[in-house]
Amino acid sequence: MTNGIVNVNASLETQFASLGINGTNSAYVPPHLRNAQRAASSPSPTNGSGWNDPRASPRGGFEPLRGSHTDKSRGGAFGHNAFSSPREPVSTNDWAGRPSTNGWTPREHRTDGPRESSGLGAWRNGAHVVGPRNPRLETELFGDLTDPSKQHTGINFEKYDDIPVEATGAGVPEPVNAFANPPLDPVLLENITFAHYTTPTPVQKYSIPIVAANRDLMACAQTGSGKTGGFLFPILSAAFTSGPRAPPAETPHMGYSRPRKAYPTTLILAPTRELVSQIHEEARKFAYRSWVRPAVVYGGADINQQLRLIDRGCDLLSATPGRLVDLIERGRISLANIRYLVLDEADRMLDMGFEPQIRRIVQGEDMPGVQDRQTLMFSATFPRDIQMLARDFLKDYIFLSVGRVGSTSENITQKIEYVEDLDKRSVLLDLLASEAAGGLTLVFVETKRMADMLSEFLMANNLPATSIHGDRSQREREMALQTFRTGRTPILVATAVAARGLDIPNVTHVINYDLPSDIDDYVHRIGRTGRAGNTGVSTAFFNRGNKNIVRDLMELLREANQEIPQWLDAVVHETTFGGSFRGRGRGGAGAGGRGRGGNRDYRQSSGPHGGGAHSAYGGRGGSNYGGPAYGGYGVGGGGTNSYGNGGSSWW
DNA sequence: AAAAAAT
Repeated sequence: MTNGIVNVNASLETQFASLGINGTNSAYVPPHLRNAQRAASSPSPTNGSGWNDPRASPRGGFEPLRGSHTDKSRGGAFGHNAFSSPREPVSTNDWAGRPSTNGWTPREHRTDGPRESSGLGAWRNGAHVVGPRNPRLETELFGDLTDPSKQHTGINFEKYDDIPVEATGAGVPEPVNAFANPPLDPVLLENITFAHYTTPTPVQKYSIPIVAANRDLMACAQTGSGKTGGFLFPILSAAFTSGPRAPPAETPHMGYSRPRKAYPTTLILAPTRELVSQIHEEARKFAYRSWVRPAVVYGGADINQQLRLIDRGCDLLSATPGRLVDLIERGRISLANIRYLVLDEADRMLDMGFEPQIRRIVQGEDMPGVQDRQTLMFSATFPRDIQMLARDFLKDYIFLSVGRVGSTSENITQKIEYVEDLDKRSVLLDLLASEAAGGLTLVFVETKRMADMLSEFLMANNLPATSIHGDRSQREREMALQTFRTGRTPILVATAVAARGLDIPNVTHVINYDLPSDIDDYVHRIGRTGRAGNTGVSTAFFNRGNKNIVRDLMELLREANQEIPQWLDAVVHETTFGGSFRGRGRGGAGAGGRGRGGNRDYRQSSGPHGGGAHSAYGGRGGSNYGGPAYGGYGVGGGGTNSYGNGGSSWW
């Protein structure tokens, strides 16, 4: 047992605190505000008027920001913004005929404490006025080298050069090889430098010029490939350079009760609250000192607080679908001004039944049509339903296929242990006892119930554990994530909610206490470790209940040059020749099959769009990874040969 | 089969 007893106690306290047991409940603070509140007087970057109306700026809504001295001399952290300055009430109506904001002072503007630079930029007289630097905000956004929980994991760039990328479609632009101007805006480049990013990842090399060329994009890429930057960089860059777009004229409306409506120009949809929150944090980084105000909305958190933040600026909005629909219904958000639409983890969103809401948001509200916006879709896989979505949401898109990250990189050592269900607990205890101190261990289970039971079991055994799953309150979820990140509870028991997308530094061990039945889930889960060039270990408990994943798992282990236990070979053999043949329903995918629909540009085989394939990967042609051509996914849509249940098999 | 997500 290498974890000190002190640590254990601290974590138990935390655990109780998160359950509200010791009565120290404080007001709910959403994750994107925590740091801001901790640094009591540091203004949130979503402060400021942020309303992206160019008409407002020339009227004096913004003051130029040339440097911190200028800013300070203007009198206060928000002196640049006459709109919101308590000292300079403005009587003019702001845009869209809203009642004057005269006298209205947002709370944070009153409590700003010491005067310092806001870190907020503005758009004024057709030019981007870069905000002054704010050291405190910089530490918050870009990390403090002494605090590992705040450091961005960064990306293991060397490894990334090995990842094959293929871009297909008409007129694929040349990939870029560096963060440079052009095509990226200098302000963005500065933020990229602050974030210690040095080289674009393969996704970014392609997505940056593609988006800069105003093209739509369908990218098959998994989390960890740098795709968040892949869409944020080019979108923010274009925003910085071209400035805000005037929101559509609204019918003037008298009366004071009329709520403000936000007109974001970029909308990013993602499946889970934590993921949306994480994207927002990235957006805050890269929007630093610019005129762009990122905002975030998701369920489970106080809607009024989110509304207040939206009021202070909502140019780039990250959202989960449900809460967004809610806000649209309340008339607080309009999509009429959308220029960029991003669907992240699109396959996941469909899995989770979001399709009706997504279609409503994209097609049933006031969002500009497919020709009048730029749409980027990201998905780990490209099954039929995603192809349909792509067909409906994208125009003449470029298809980008990025190889697996988690599995192909060999910095994750994957172990498979044969453990019967009844033995799992004790094996887990042994495993945790032999854990090196300092690292974080993520334990995946299949059910919420199991997550609760297991974390309680671990705590009962004096292990600093907590859990995250969809039946816990949002507050508890965020608390769990926070105590995990900071190492106060270095063991996190999680359901699928944490499998994808979450970027948690210092996860040294991923344990698949229960194996998922889907190999892509497995890849995502183990991908929580071995990031940032660190090595990671993953251990999976396998028993006869996991036969459904065994073939794909074998294939994956081989692909990643991992040791394969002999007994596993035997299981594969048994399931292949012993039991009933498991039809794979994938058009005869052989070794090399990518499962789950693969990630090929299906248009190539039959569509009229075909264009030259572009491969970033010298040695290999396009066909070396990705699924085989799968017959059932034709463009015409006649075949119902979807993957998954072709074979009716449960052993 | 389970999980996730608006209240």
